[in-house]
Amino acid sequence: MRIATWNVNSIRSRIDRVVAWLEANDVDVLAIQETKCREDQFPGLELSALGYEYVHFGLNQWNGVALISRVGLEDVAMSYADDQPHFGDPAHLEARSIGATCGGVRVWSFYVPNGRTLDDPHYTYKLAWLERLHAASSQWLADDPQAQIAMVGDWNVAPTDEDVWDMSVFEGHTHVSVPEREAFQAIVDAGYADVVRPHTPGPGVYTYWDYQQLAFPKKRGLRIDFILASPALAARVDSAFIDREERKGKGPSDHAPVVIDIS
DNA sequence: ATGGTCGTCTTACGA
Repeated sequence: MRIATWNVNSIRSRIDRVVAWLEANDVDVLAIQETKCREDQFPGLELSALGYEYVHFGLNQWNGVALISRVGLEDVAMSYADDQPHFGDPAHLEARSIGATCGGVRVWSFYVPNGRTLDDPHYTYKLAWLERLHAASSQWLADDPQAQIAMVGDWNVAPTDEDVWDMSVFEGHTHVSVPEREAFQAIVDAGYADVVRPHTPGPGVYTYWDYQQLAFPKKRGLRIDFILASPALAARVDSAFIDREERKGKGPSDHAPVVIDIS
């Protein structure tokens, strides 16, 4: 079974690419982030025509997450916990999590808050969001140590210096701060392994390149999109890759798809 | 060719 994650940066502007990529890559489950649309705007017909089911959580032009599956889509949840942190004025549950059971695997599509700057309320929100996810996902494994769980998406954290094209440029910025890295590592330490990195060793291996300043051809990227797997699922991972070819051509997302194959 | 931001509720803001 093949599971993938991809921040598409607007599903409406990227639907032709998504359809072509699904067809070309024999994908069973695709987790999407940044759909940037409401339910009624989601281009579901194109996906149904390919034989996929889908679930989407989108409130407006911001955020938005979806799961697309051809191996079933059951027990859908729009938040990872009842107390997933809220944000905004008035504070509300943002469209940043969607989970479903697909082919026996509990798959979560996450769009972790960006943080913006280290002194922004959005940064505090980001840390709380990750800390609460750590608590919730730890409990899932406590409840069932054999659980098949994939937590995938845009984590907006570069866990190691190798995941950043030039650390000096990111001094004092989000994505690389110690609290963010500790929050990410806590989830790994709880038992959720990065199952892509062993198959795609760095340095210079990224999943995101800014649209500006020719970042992609200059190889100035970040590794911030991850597939974290519970122990029982991690044991089934045969291979993985980052499809950086998808960052090329006319009208790409600024993120590349990340893919695993499990037995 | 991969080539000097992009996407949205677009002249402002988030990423």
